Amino acid sequence: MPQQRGPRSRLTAADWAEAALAAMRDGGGLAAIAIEPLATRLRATKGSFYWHFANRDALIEAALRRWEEQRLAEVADAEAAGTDPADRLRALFMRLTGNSDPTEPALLAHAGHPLVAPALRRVSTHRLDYLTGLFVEMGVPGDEARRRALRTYCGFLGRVQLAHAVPEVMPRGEEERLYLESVIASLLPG
Amino acid sequence: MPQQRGPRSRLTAADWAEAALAAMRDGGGLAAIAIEPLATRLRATKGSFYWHFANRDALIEAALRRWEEQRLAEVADAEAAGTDPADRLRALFMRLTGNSDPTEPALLAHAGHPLVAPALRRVSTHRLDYLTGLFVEMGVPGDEARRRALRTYCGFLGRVQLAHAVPEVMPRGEEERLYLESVIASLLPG
DNA sequence: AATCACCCATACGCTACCGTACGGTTTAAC
DNA sequence: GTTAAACCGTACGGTAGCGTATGGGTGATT
Repeated sequence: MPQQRGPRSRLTAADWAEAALAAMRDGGGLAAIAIEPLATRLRATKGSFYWHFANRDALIEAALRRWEEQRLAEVADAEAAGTDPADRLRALFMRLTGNSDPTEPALLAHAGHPLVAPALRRVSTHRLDYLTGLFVEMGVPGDEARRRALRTYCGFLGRVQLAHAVPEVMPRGEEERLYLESVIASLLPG
Repeated sequence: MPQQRGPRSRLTAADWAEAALAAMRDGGGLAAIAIEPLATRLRATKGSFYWHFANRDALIEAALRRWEEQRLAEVADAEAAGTDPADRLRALFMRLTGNSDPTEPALLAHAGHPLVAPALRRVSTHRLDYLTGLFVEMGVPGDEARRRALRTYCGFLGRVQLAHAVPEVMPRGEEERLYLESVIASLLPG
């Protein structure tokens, strides 16, 4: 039977990891990382998978590593959005709450999972540290900066969750702009 | 074979629904609502379950109804915590963020589920409406009260998520008190 | 004490998925 | 062209859970 696949007829481990991440984005959370459905999606079979990975956990690990790198890059991206700390705060706010990717809510629900927990911890602390630094740059003293970073990050997380769970209560259009301004204003010093 | 069960030797639909909720609390999310494991836990068999329920979805529905009622009662409970709106705000804050029940994060991760979505929507809007009313009581005008309620509730949700995912970053002891005060202060008018 | 509705256990088939065994095919190197 | 490694397909066994069929037990009612 001839190969009937895309440009590259052979798959790499990265292809599988990316497909696993895509499956999580399409819903179902960790349970969406299932080898046989993924194989179908990739027009391949388990024979391919078990060549590149030892088992399902190894795939989850690879997908989470990929996810973590993307989240760290997201922060670095927001960092390059300007010199004014307030601008960079807005930029990070938009990056984190602007998408409707259900992956992060799904991972948060599996915070107890031995493979998920470390990834979640590293991403969260990285964001918190960056936010803390932002407030320090604004002249806020260290302890208060940390508190403010926590408040900010909880606001981010909650916004993502609420937009994901009950999108119809989120403000739209002009009201959304007003709301965002009130959020930012409640965080900035002064 | 003689019956070897607790005080009541027969189970009710409510027993199954409660066991389903307990299973979610113990982790695993919706997937933890599985008939055969629950039957083992209840020292019964599927024969009992399929007498009381048509199928697994019916059990999920019953468990979610139960969960929803508990969450509404939670708000009513906080409402009775005092006459000062600020006190009631603190009370609700404590009720919602003080427990470490992973059920709500788990449900948020399944916001797309046809049975979960309506329950989540009703609970969220109920809390938001109550918060809005609190701020109105404090003298905040309607539009601003709604914005403030959204900010407040996102803060609640985010705090629950963060405490669940990376508990070690949450402040403890005296620092926790300082943090909570700064949160409340950022929400109250004036 | 007989009846009947209620409640439950046992046994079965079915589906989805994990992991393994093994043979076949493709690719690059020589 | 031959060879070896890389890669993949097919077939299989195993497990977990859903749902059904069916018979048996139990308790209230008469």
